[in-house]
Amino acid sequence: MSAHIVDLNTEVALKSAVFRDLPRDQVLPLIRDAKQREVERGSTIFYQGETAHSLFIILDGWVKLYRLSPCGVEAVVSVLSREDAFGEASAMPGEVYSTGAEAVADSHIMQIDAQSLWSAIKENPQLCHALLGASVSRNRALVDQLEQLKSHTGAQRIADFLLGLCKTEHGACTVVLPYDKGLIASWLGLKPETLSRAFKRLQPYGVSISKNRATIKSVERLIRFAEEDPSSSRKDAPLKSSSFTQS
Amino acid sequence: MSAHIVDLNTEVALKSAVFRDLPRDQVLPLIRDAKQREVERGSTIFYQGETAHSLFIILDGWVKLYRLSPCGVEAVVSVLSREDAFGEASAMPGEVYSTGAEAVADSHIMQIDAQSLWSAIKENPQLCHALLGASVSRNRALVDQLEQLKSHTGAQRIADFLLGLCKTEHGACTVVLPYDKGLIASWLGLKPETLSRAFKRLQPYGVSISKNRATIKSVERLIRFAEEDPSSSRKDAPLKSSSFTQS
DNA sequence: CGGGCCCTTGACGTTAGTCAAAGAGCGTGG
DNA sequence: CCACGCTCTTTGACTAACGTCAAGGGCCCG
Repeated sequence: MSAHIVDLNTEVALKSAVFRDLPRDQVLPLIRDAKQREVERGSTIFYQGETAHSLFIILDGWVKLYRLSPCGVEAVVSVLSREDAFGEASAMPGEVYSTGAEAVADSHIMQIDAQSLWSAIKENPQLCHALLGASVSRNRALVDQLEQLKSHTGAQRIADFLLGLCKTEHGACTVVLPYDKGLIASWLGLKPETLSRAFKRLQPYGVSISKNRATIKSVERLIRFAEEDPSSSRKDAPLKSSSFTQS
Repeated sequence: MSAHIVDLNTEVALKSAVFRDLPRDQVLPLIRDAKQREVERGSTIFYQGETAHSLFIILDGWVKLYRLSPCGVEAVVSVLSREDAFGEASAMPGEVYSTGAEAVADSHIMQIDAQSLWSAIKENPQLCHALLGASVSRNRALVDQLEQLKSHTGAQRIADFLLGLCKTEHGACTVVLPYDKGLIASWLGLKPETLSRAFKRLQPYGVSISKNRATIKSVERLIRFAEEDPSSSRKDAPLKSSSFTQS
């Protein structure tokens, strides 16, 4: 009961997916040893292919994980924020990072040294189980993304993205785009131009964008669109010049 | 030294990514308790969304992991064979399978009950670490696939697929397609018709297909094509009638 | 006011999907 | 042995989706 007063950053780290199911007193020593870093927008946290030296937890800000293809094209694999962990590969000695990591906003991150992590794992098997859980759930996220890419159109992926930002499950909703459109495009596997046009295609379904704010007239309708079979794009739905509050 | 004579199936299981780094005597009891099942082509091993009740290891045959979108479209996420493990989610109590699993050829699989797995993990933390390793490497495979989908054309993905089947890294090579083209198409995120046409586009790069056999004239040339920036599809590359051992 | 930067628009080309039909292999039964 | 139906694969013609290139518009900041 002595050191139950911990700073706010530690509090955030304790809530991360990796640590939240573990008893506090097992995690605290690990966190105390960890470095806390301020990284500014645009700076690289690690490179793809580098030996995995640390596990990271985001205390505040935004970080993208991306992949560079041999010809230099970038594909964003994840966009993470507060309480998310990344660099789980560091739990396996000798492993390398399969993606690069870069701050896309000024961020505050916690960096846990791989050696400390390994010794903590050795003393405390539950930690390994927690990491496994984190890895399994990242897995699911990747599979979700694969499904999106393989079976949905760009416009549907945007719809899904907006719905993910939405708190309610019915009625109307206004959401703020959490980062710039270029990054959203890359995350959804589109070019900025295509994203821009795809946003327009959502208008007939009651979505309008202005600046970084999206207004959804009916969440149900958008869900219906997002889940629709792309091949059933017969002209029934779009209804072009009609009925809508166009300016 | 008593029971070092184990049957061939056990031998295969011991070589799987999950178990190969563990001491034999820690794994053997787990394997002995496991069920061995014959599953025939087309039969479902588990459904997406089902509670994860077992870990599986393929002793022989082929299994696909796939995802069904709400509208019923199937997206193949992995195609696995001998020595591959799947259903790692079963290591986490309460977790559900994020994909379905179906045998795509008559197969022989080992099924390890989740409860046995958990108690084995409890007694032997190294096992948990091994599972984490398996999960991290599946992760990498998923990220690879995402990169392929986001930054390469269909023809390039096929090239990459063929190169993965190729043993040599230079010169000529003939490979046998391991399963039918419909499945290859789905795995690469293409329709069968598109796959068929995309194969043709590889002809100028020295690839020809007949039946289920692909002949690659020059692995280097194919690698160059697979890594090329899709946007540089100006007609410079094809270099039609020149310098190369064209028949 | 001017120069970046991000985002949007337009015109156009490429890539992949759709629908429909025809060919190729294969087992069955006559 | 051959016709038959079955499934897998290929083709063709057309459409939709997405990318590319180039030009403009809004916005922030010096």
